[in-house]
Amino acid sequence: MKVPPVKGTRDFYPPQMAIRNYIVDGWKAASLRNGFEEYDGPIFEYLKMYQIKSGDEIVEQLFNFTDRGDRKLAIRPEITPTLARMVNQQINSLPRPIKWFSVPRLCRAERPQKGRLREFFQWNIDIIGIDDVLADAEVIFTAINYLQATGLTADDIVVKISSRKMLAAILKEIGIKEKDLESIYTILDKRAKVPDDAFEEMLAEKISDADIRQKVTQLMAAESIDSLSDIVSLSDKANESVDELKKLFQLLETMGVTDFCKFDITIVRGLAYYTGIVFEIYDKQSQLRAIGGGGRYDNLLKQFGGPQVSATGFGIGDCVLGILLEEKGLLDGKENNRQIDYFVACADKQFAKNALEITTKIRRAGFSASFSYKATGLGKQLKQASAENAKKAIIIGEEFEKNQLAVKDLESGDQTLVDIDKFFSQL
RNA sequence: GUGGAAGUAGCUCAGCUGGUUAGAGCACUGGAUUGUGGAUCCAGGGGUCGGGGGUUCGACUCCCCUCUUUCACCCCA
Repeated sequence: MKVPPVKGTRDFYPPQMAIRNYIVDGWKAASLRNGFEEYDGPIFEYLKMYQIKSGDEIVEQLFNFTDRGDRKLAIRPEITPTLARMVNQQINSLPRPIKWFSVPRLCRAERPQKGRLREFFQWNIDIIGIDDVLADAEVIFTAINYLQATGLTADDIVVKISSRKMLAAILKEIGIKEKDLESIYTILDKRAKVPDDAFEEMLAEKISDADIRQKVTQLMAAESIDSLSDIVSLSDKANESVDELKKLFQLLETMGVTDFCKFDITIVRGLAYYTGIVFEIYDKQSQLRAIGGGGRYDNLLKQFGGPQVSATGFGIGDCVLGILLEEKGLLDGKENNRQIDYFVACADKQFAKNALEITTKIRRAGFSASFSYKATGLGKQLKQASAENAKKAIIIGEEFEKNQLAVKDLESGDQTLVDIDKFFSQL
């Protein structure tokens, strides 16, 4: 009986696994470089954990099941709730700032499409306990720091940045009521993704006052932070968050990454819980493809039963990123990272036992070594050595009688005779 | 969940308006090569043509259903 792979999943054969590792290792290295510590949680949690943040409609978008103890559980579709739970549990004993990262394997029961599968990996970094845009800047820097390490440049990607706090203050200034903010955000989030008239239509459904609507449209067309005051007179509260955003850009300048960053008021993020700085990373070439995003969420820990603690973070999945890196040719050669130190070739069957002994000894000394299972000709064995990307081949044949090995450098082709004792003492 | 497109060897694909035993390149295995690799040449294995049903003397080809992939929506944590 042949069973197909499950819809929306991937099999990682060695070449794909090598690429996955390349990406994940890069994430981990960038995290550690920037002072983050790794954590992880279980791959399933109580279903209600995901309803706290996102409501009931989320249930059909995740894989859920009931265990034998009648517990309603779900495979994690994100790790932020787990992070909130873990941090809350030890909030009083964790040294601040809490700078943690994770590379969870996540599942979502969505319909698969390009850059979006039902099982994927996501890099998350979070800074908890620092109520300062410096933390937001550091998160953004860390993301860019990784992306640069892959070879991506400011010509390839852009980090679009805005502030929910600022947007809320200005919208209120314009005349939007506090209770309507949430639903307006959802519409504004689509500003760059839908045509002008469709946007106007959506807006009209929510805002009946034409003057207010016009102000909102003007606001969403603002090109720079400074031009905001031309559209509306800013309240003290709005000015405060404008200054905060400006400070963020100054910090990013000090960090040397302003080439990658751009103010973009249309960045709102669909998620309800963002409270301050928000940002999304886009591929410049293929217009408007978000490859990752994040922002400040100062109320989340409280929502999960903890104290009010400020937090800011960022997440990026492996699917879209992988496609982007592939398109840019930045994964070339990454699919084969196999490499062994020595390939032990046996030139004559009578030395088979000795060859196995030598192989074992090399392995015991901490080096990787391989050999052929079949007693084929030396040519075949060297061919195998090349195929396995061995650095050197050890040839065991008649010279073995004189306690010598032929050591061949497979890159240069140089070959030397070495005494066995000397070979091992120089390993 | 809604709509469009596609599915032939491990991969990329060819296969005429329905007609005999479904092909190529790459990959894989073996040989040329019993002490010297990456190249070259030769040979070989590998397909219920995604699956099921229907039309037909006859289906890879036409029709229906289904699965999977993919694109656009919904959603995006």
